[in-house]
Amino acid sequence: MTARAGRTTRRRARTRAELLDAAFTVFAAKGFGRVSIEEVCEAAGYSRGAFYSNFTTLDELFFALYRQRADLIAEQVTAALAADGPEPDVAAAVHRVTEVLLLDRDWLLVKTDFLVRAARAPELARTLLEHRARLRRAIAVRLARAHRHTPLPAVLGDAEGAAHAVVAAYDGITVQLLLDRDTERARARLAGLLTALLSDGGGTPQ
Amino acid sequence: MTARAGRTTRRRARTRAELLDAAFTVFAAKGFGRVSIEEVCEAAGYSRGAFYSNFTTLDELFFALYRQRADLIAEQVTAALAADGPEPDVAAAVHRVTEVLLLDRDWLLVKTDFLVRAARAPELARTLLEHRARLRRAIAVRLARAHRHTPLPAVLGDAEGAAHAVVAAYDGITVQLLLDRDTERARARLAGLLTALLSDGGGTPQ
DNA sequence: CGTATCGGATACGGCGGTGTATCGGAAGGG
DNA sequence: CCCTTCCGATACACCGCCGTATCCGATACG
Repeated sequence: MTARAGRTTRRRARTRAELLDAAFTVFAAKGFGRVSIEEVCEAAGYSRGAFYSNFTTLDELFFALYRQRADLIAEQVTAALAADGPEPDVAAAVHRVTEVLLLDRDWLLVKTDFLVRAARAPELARTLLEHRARLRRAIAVRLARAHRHTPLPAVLGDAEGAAHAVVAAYDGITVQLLLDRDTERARARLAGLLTALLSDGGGTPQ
Repeated sequence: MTARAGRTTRRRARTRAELLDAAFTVFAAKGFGRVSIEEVCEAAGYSRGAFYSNFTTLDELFFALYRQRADLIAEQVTAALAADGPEPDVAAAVHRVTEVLLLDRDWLLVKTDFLVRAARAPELARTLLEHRARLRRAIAVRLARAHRHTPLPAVLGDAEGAAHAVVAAYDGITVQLLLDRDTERARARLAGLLTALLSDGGGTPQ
């Protein structure tokens, strides 16, 4: 299965990557539920033999794809957060992060497909929940730092609770964005939501 | 197609309804993408002939199913909102509404499936957006009434904007709920979110 | 109560996708 | 430079499901 101890790696790794890339495109375009192994192979320019040599099932490929892209996004978010110094400009940080999180519609689509699958597969759900927990912790740390002296709204609980709220806001905004495809509005709404949530009332819009 | 002017209705209506009910169960259990026409028919206790006599495609059935259940839920929400008089107890209203909106996991699953499809089908997206707009307007009216004297946070804009925020909160909470299946937490978090959003922070603004 | 129409069951041909077994060419090691 | 190992292409058998055409029992209406 995954226990490959052989020696050749160059060619194999390449085709595997190309299969994953093609899968990303095809999945985003048609949705996981409507994609066949053949389609992925054709899009990648390989035959089904290549697929079965690298994966055992379409689910497995989908999972691998999700991990790959999720890690990629996580890196980009981290980078975006680290871009300004320890002195945090919240508005700017939100702007840069949404740049990563809301701009790639294809990723939103694939991510949602994955959510739908995970909602019915406890295995996947666990993995996804861990991913989300890690992300949430990062946000919580960040929040705690930014609000060291201006405390968060009490209703949200501690920093972890506030992070939960931030993630929920992001998820909620995503849903509307998937339907109306208006990225700019989504960003504005997300910014508004976060401000309303974290700045403890009215605060300062722009 | 839908232009049926014939005379017999009793039997037909019954089987149609049973097909829809069975479809709901099957879709919720396996996800739309993994369900065949045959499965639905088998679950309903009919043969494929019955299906093709009532629908032309699985998509059509899915759409009909969505409309049916969405309208049902809408009614229930309306009822829950109307349950208390014009003097609004917000907390109680939220409680009753979440009862309807968060407790039926099967419906959440089917709804999310529909979202995923709508995200790739502009036709469906339009319909779904209209549904959501109607819901939002109802919320906005309600919000305007409840906050006649204690204004909403300015960042959210007018009542319509605040309603957008409420829907986003609901959608966001739903995502987490789909994964961790913890309804009580979801309700608590939603309540917290809504309070944080609408009650204009713990303290008075400025 | 008869009868015309309707609705769902059954039967059939066909297609698309799956998974496997086999083969020939590529890639790395000695 | 050979040659062993590996990887992906090709060929094949198979199955599930689809959509249609046909038929018989049910149902409303006079």
